[in-house]
Amino acid sequence: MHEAYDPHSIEPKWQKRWAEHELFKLDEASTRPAKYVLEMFPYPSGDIHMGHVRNYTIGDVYARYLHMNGYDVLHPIGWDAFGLPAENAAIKHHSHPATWTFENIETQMASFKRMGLSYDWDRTVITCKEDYYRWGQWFFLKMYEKGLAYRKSNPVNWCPDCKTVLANEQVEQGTCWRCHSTVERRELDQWYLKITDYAQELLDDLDKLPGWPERVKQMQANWIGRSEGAEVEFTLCDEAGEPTDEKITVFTTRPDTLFGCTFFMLAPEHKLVERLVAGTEYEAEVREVQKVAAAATAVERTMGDREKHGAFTGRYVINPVNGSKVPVWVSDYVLTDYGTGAVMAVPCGDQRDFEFARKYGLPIPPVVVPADSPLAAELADVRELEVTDVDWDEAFNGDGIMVQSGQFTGMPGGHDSEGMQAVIDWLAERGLGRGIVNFRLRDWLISRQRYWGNPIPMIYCDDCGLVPVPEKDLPVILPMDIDIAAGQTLKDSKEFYECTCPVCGKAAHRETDTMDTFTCSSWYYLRYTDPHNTSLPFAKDKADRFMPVDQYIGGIEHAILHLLYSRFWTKVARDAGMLDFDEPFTNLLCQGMVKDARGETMSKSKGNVVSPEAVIDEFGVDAARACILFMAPPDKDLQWDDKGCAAMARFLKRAWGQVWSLTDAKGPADDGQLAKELNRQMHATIKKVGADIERFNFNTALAAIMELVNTTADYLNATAEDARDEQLCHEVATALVLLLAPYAPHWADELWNEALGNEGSTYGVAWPSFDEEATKADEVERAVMIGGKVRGHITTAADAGEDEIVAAALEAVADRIAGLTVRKTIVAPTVVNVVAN
RNA sequence: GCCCGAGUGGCGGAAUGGCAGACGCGACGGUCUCAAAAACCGUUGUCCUCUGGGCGUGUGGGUUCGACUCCCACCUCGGGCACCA
Repeated sequence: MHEAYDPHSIEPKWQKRWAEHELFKLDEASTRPAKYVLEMFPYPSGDIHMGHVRNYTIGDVYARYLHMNGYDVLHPIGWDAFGLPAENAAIKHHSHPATWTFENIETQMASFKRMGLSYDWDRTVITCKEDYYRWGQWFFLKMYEKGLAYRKSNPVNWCPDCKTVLANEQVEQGTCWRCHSTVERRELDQWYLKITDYAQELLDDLDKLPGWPERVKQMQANWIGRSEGAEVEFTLCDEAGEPTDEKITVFTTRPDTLFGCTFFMLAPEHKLVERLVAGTEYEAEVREVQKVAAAATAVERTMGDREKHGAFTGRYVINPVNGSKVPVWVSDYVLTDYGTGAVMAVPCGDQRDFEFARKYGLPIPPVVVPADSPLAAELADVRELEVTDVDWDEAFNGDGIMVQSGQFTGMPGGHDSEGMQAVIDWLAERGLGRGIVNFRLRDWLISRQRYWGNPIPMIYCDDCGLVPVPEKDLPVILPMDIDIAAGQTLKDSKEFYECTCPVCGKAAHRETDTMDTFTCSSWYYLRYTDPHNTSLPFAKDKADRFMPVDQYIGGIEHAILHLLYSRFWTKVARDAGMLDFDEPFTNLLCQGMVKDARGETMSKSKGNVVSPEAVIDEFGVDAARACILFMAPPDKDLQWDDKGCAAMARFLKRAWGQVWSLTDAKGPADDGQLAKELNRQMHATIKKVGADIERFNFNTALAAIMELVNTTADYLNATAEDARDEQLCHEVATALVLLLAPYAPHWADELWNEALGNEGSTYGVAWPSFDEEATKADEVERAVMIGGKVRGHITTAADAGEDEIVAAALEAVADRIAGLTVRKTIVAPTVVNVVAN
């Protein structure tokens, strides 16, 4: 009699043994082929939740599978440990952010160990530790040297609650990504990384990532927001309406509509506005528009159907294509930080301009019209502006024919049209404009007015100005003697703040802004390849052995932020000669969310959060791991239900008993039908489980194992104990244990040792192999269809010829086709279709 | 508005263009038991005139010997972007 399955005794036992043997420690001397499996590292925000269980189980099953298949698998974990929540907790509990952070790391680490995850704990990276963040500073200095890190004054997003600026990527619908306070605009001097230098490559290289989900690539492409068009220079007129030497540049994607430009727009924040209207009769109205724009929250301003407000500045500009003088207006629908903050308004071709023109009674001359419209015919040869208004309900922005457009009249107009190119060429020849590409992507604002982050290694000297900290003086250590609960900042640490200028030696002070935590997470995956290096962030040969990451796994919420920044960082490192590849993550899996049984997101406020610890307490971690993978494919949202976990625990218990029964078999070779089928299914299951895991179909792999268990039960039920084929039973038991090992490693290791009489962990055992021939049955059943409807079944030998199969099929449905003419028979692997009439 | 996904039993979900509903949950019936639980064995899309047959994968068309799967149009839900010139 064998022991009953008791997860609560075997799980801690095996975890202890794995730790003692450093089972998951990567052997640096090994020369097996390398794989890098990485899950997005956690933020130490407290206890782990079901989303973590799902994320880390997916990675763990895959990593264990690869290891059993003969790879050296780099499978590390760490913590993204700087950030604002630690400061908030410190203020609340009147402690230090480090205390809260390290306590949470301890808690999460214990949970991860309890989950049986196969991490190389020797490689743990914690970003708030000096031995890691010093290299973040090192990267910053390299970028500063190359002009990729710079400081400038600009309108920025300011979160009043977090009391810091935010990157564009961290503003969601006008609110802070962390606290969802409404973001304000402020003009501030800040540090930026020049991600825009890589805009085109970041876009182009998405094509090098066939292993990424399409939607993630789409989101990044949208965010980068490439558009082709032209810069066009308009000449500013003075108060009297006479041309000056001054030009104002606009960006347009439709230079072919230039002839329809009847007014000119400036963003309310545009620097020129002040000069144009100060002291004029138009000032009051313009100020009113600026006030309305400033008062509107970022949320309101991004509403597409928002009422547009505008005011005339009293000034004019000259349209370079036809010399016409058009009025300059200010309106809140023009964005200050896209293009040049100035827009040529073409009301016939742009819906916003159209609405504005209607509201303020401005003319709407048609210049690009549908080719088959009456207007196209009427204006076919009209080169000057004759028709100055249309009876349309909305602007026409499609492809059409150019009219009233000087020498371009009659040419095709529209996006990428011949007319568009002709206008660009014309402008370029005269120095009035040029074709350009514009991106929506802005430079990455990385400075944060917060304490708990990586200090920016810069010094301000009254004489020498901005001076970088010399590399030999790194790291700039984040001081611990800051009482943020009492309102202290880095300025309050004299030891930190006051320093001497590395150039002239005079008294100077340090930069007190810290870096966005996303800088820390932009390269941690490189550090894992060489985590203890004290002279470089990582050695190239070590990175080369494992990078790029073969499989990256994490939440879709990082589709833009973290993944875009990491791609950028990798390209910078590549251009610095540190790496030889272009993209950090070859394959990406974005797991779905874990929701409650009713399909609602889990949240503390709803009180529907399921605690992983409680689930493990009840069912054991092997059941929890297998269950969360069985419930849905990994990229889909999943509805958690304890019942599923209970079912999985029941299955493990059943399979446990079965493995013991199989190892008790003492009978001779059995060539009965059930034994043959069991053997066949064992081979077929080994084949399917491997193929499924490689495609991340963890759920169907488990289903296949369950089917094998069901068939095994049939065999065991039908045979007397002393008549069970010993050889076959042993093979099936071995297959079951090894196939389930990635999912239920404690369960598997216990059986591997106790029932199967081996020693050590299944982790080091080779994945079972299968015999292709043995996966095939001797006989094949086929449905016989008449015109696509099932009307009978036949069974033929697996090697039966087509004639034999057709004959059997026709005989099976002889009654039904009597009197009909068989026109055609199609034999497919599982059906025969008879076409008769 | 634009761009992605997804719509299959009571539920979670399976199906390289080839017998729709694998596997699991739930439900129902049975064995064991004084009884219950556990365990094990069955049944379980739906309707009908039930040894058989009709209808069934959001809706309507199409391609095909054959469509959940491919094509066209539409509906619903989820997600992302959005006054980006």
